[in-house]
Amino acid sequence: MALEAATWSDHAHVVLRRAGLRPGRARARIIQLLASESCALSAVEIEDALRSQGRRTGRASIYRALDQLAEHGLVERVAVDRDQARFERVLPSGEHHHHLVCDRCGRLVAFDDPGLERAINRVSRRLGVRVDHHEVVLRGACEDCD
Amino acid sequence: MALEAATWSDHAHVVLRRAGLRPGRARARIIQLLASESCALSAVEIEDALRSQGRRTGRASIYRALDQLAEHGLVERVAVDRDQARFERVLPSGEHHHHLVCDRCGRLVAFDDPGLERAINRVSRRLGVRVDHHEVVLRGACEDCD
DNA sequence: ATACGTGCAAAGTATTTGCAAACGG
DNA sequence: CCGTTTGCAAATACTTTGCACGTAT
Repeated sequence: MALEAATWSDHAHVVLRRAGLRPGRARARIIQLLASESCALSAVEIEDALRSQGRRTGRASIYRALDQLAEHGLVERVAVDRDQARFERVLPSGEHHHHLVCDRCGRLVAFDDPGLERAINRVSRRLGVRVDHHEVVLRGACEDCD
Repeated sequence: MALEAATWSDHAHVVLRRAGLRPGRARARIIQLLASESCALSAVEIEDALRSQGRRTGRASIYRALDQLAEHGLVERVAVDRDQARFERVLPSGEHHHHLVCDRCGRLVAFDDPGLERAINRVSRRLGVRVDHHEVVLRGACEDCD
């Protein structure tokens, strides 16, 4: 229990430290920001959010940190936008959600569904492949726009 | 039956014509190519494939044609690559597949699964949203690499 | 004849890379 | 101290746009 109570940010710092990566200003800020945000942010949104906190941070450092986090399974790269990547934290508990993108207003709606997860597990077993990660994107009209 | 026997390319030409778009060289070549390819191609792969047939075609025209096809539901834009979009024909029958991307060799494996489709239908109903389109991407190791 | 499609080249945008300076162990 | 991270600027890669020309109706 004590271990599970660790926050995602602590977890992220520990994992990266163990991987031999050194802590730094930019990465710490990004981890802190992502920890507070449960849904997907783009690199530019992260840059803007940090700037509006008075913490100007190099774009390149943001991309580098996100790459490291993604490589270590700490953030998930979600492909909901056509032109840019979005990132969201991956909780150690394994719980996660998927996204509905509204074609009208562009809103991103998060949802989770155990039945969907089970269906995906069944598919991976049937295909006989090892699936490390999966992503489901629905496109349509959100409640407000329909 | 006679109607269903129409090929995807014929269908595509008809739909675009009805939308008031005029037929042209570039688009015809792209439709012909996509008709023969069942899995997702990138714009650059299309350009290269056409060039190797001796049919040099402007990159811009390729993107424009793909946009038109996508807008009319004739091709699907699949987001399996990090940096580029891929396109594949959408058969009038409505049957479609999803993709497994091998993280080792980069191979793209297509699969379909009725149980997964049912699970997605259930989710859309539960969420009370209209889902026009959905995409599932699995990432892991393909049979050869595992 | 006239408007739309095409192709080239230039512009635009997200992301990556090179390198000097700041920083952590 | 020494190697890593950072931040800026330049480079890259995919995609879009502007415009002159060809083509369908």
